[in-house]
Amino acid sequence: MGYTLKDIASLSEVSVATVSRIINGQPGVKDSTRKKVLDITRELNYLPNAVAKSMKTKQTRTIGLVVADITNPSYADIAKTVEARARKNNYTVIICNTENKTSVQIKIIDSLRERRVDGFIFASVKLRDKPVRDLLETGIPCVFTGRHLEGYRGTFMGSDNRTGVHLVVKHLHRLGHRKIAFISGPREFSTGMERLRAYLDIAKELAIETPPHLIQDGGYDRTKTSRIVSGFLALPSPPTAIFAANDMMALQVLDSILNAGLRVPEDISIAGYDDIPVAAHHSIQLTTVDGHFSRLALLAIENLMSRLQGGLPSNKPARIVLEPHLRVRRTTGKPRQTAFLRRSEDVGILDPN
Amino acid sequence: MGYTLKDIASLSEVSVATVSRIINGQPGVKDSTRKKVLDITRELNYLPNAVAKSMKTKQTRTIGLVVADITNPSYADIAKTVEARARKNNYTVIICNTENKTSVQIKIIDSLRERRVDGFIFASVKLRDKPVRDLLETGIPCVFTGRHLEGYRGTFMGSDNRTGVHLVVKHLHRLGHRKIAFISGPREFSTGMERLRAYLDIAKELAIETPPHLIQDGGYDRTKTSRIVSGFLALPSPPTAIFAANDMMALQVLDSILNAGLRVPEDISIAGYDDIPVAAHHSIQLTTVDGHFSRLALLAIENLMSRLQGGLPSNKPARIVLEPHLRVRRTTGKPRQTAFLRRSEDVGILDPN
DNA sequence: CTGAAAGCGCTTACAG
DNA sequence: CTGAAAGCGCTTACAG
Repeated sequence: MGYTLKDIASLSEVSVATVSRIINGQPGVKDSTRKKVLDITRELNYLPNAVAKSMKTKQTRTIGLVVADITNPSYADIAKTVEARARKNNYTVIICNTENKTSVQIKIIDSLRERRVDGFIFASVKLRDKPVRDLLETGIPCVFTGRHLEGYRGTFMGSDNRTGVHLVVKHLHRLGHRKIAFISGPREFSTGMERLRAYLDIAKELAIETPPHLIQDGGYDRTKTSRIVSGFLALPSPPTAIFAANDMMALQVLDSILNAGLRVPEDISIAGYDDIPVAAHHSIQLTTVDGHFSRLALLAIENLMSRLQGGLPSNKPARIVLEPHLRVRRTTGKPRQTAFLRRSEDVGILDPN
Repeated sequence: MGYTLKDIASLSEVSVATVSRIINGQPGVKDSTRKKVLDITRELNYLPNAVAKSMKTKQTRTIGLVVADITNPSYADIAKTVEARARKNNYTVIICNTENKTSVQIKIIDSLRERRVDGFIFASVKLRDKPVRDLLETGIPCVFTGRHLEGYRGTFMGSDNRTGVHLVVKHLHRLGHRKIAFISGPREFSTGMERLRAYLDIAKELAIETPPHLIQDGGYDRTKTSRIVSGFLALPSPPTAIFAANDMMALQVLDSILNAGLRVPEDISIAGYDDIPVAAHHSIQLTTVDGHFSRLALLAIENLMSRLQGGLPSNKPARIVLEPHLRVRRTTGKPRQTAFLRRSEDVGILDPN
């Protein structure tokens, strides 16, 4: 099934070398020959075999995009941006989900290297990621977006987590909150680590107390987050605001709070981080920080493309850090003055009364 | 960069043929030879060149997954399921977004065929999809999930749109609604077509009027949907319920209705179709129909895997249609008895008062 | 149990 | 302007 250069060559009565040149649009071929060959190519609906081509040229025009979980809207955004931009240069992208597990990440990297992808984009490295560091050593072009390796090794496109967290906490502080719980991400991720540190620093600066029981690791995980929220609510003196280190957790916080029969933001304020699309939905209106995922993804793929096309030297790593923006919406407000009552009845968010 | 079989062979002092057998775990090799070669393989951290292997074996262990838009949660779910299942058999998946444009779909198919993918899963074919029909002709294994080709050509895994729509309309009818607007998907998709037809049929059966101005094509598009909703609200006698043919549109309907200062479901009931994850969120609680995306995706990839592994004959097309389930949540309720007033002030959803 | 050799479908110096 | 030939890194009959 499928014709080969050889078929085209014999039908056109020229050599495969000539056909190859014509297919690849190289100059230095007589017009009449070109036309004849092209006609036959079209007639046969010839599709070159990219596998054979890769064999010779040592490039597959394929890149690997490694994310934690494509069903997370942030990663879906990245995937879309990367794929669209790559296609422009006739590159194809293989998307793999690590589920944040090193064991599956190792398999993914091996599988992608066996397939000889031309480069990698990692959206979910851990700070100390041995497999990835080893990969970097091999010299194959890699770009990290969102999260970086320890010591910012390699090329990185991210946003300033420190500033982002400060914006949120200052916003809550300005509203009057003094008891702000923080649900952090895993410390093994640069985002988790940096956002936690930034929280502790700004809290200190603003003289906000940070007792250990108000700072919990939600692991970017929804069920874990849900348990943490229950813990907060069971406290003799619960927080007046909860800041979750990403929007997926913040949405879970919102859900849990509402399910507990409390009002947002009247009883508790909630803030997230990332600004995933659904955060802006009228029924959600989550206060959060724009992490510029799509823009970063575009920068990442642009960088990779230039390196692969030889426009950029691959050896000196680039680094771009974007300024985050605070998106104040409706889940944050003034803190309640008195203790709230747990209600049995569900009460909706955004009730203005 | 990277070792080849030849390197391993000369270091182990055996032939490349023997090394190849060992790498591929074939029997009939002396244990001592096997051990020697395996040791060297590991020491060198040898990774076989899948491109060269594909060249010989005529399979790339790669499949193409064609969706309209990976940022749509339904497709992200599908992508995750397919990728995870494929990896089990050491297959890799290339995900491509068509944005429902035939022109980009053509490019995608060509690019994937050039790369010699072993099979395709299409999650977003149009009823008359010439490029896809042509592809089917070539005999390359294809599976369609969610949407099918005219005449159900090829192997299809879907859900029963007719039943799903009937469930929703009967639910609304039972609540007392007699003026139910319908925002359909594009008729060029089987889902769009079938859901529209089902709506018209069940409306007739229940003696619900279906004036043309209450039936609009939202094109599975959010801005279009938003305009349609404005149109509905401007009507002298607006509908008491709006049924959108998918959840993405339903979310937009919800957003628009709330932005207009109306309450859901007190002023207007809203229903969707698909049951995307966010539909169950406490702040959303969208009444919808479970289209079983993940289950269908799993069936699709299982089917493809068996065909590629030779377990299933590829020539006789399979067809599986799942029963949908109604998910009654909080966006549907009894119709209002009197005309509503347009309010300037936003009022939240789920306000129990 | 092992090896020599052909061949998968291309590209690319090299020669003419 | 065109062609013969080598070679990319594997697998797989075939022979021994």
